[in-house]
Amino acid sequence: MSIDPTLLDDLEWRGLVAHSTDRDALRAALAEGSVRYYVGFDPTAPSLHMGNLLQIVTAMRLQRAGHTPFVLVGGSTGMIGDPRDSGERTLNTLETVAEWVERIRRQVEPFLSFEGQNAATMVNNLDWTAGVSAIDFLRDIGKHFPVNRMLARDVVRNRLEDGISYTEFSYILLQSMDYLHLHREHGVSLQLGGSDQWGNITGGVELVRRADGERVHAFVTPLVTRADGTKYGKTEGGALWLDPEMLSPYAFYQFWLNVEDEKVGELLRLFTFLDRARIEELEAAHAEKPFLRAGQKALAEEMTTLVHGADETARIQAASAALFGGGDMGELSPDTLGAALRETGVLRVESAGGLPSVVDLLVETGLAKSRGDARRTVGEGGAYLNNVRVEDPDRVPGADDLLGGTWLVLRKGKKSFKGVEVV
RNA sequence: GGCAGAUUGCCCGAGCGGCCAAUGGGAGCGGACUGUAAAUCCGUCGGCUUUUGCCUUCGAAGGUUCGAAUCCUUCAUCUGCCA
Repeated sequence: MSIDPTLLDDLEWRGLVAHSTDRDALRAALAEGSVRYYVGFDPTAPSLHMGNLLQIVTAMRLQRAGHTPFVLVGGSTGMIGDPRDSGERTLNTLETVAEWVERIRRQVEPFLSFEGQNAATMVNNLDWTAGVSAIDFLRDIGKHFPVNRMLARDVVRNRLEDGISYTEFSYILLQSMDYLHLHREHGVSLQLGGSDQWGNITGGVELVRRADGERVHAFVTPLVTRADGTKYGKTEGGALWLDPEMLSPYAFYQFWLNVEDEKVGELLRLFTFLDRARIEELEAAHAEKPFLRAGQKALAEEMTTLVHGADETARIQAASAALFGGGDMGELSPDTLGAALRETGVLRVESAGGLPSVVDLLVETGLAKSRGDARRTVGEGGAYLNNVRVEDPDRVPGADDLLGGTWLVLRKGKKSFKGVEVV
């Protein structure tokens, strides 16, 4: 496989390199041949999310440019947990970690190629840490870590006031040991990650230098934030999960479609595989007619296709067009409507014995979290049945409300839809 | 081990015997304006009812009192100071 010499320029243009070890050295290494690189994911949840996705697409770019990926799933590091500002983590049980390791491994696999000259390799750091004795660990790894330097790290310093356990304090040693191991066993010489990992990653770079006298490379992608600087990736109730069980593909698509104008160009560059010309074209179109949201549409389509596939994306686009078309719901064919609603989630109710009231339906579909909340929503004018505002919370839909004889379209606010299928 | 202080709703933080479901800010939710954007403004923001009603909440368990988030006891956790 030939090496793409423009890789680093492209990464930098996209804004994917927030920090790196010596750029000239990195550039030289990437030009020389297929670099073996690694990116790690800790099983801190049953699914990866938007932040991890940035590492995934970056890893994909490197592989497409001819370099050789090693994907590390943190079977051991996930048992420890890296320190974060919000405070000490609660340790997950070993069974939980093991299960999440497996789920994440399966989740990452489709994004990389495991065939060809630069085939990807999946590794689990539990394989080389489980058997290390405490004495060996302290002598071989710990000796290379000056505590004064460890204390100076931002995460640690921020935690000194509130307290940090020795467990989390030691996390950097484990992750650094991974780099050393992969370097020794597989010739890995580049690590990438998120910018919050920079400290842990440089720890590994230094360990390789101190232990083996070898120079290895690293770079990290930026932290993606909203236009106002706050954390991204939060949708209703949770993170932007990649697992369709945890976040429906429809909601995933809607997230990207609703990205702020100011962030569209940045996100297109960071996350999509669209080329520079195409992205600049979209940015120009967006600048001229922002209300058409050409950038958001492209972004949502690219990301949803990447994560959930082209077929699912097409269905979601059709559903979005139907639901947000603003027209009379009765104009839609029952098939189209049913297909659209199935993307948003459907509640099936029996018609025998009469239908539930609008308040009950709001609760049962999950649009409202309690009956009080549902009543409040109706009172605030935020409840709609078949795109018509509902005034009376106790209103009970009748037979003539059923679209195509079976469907009710329940909406809360501007963009939360649920279908009700009456059988 | 001793002394002192802390623990409040999703988060941060007031309250320090009744007027407390509990001030304020943030997040969330709804409305208006728009473009299924941002900003702004308004409303809302424990549960059940739908109302000048009831229930469950202020680290946990007991107690004092007509009445406690507010006082007392014990326990747990955290922080600081002294050993």
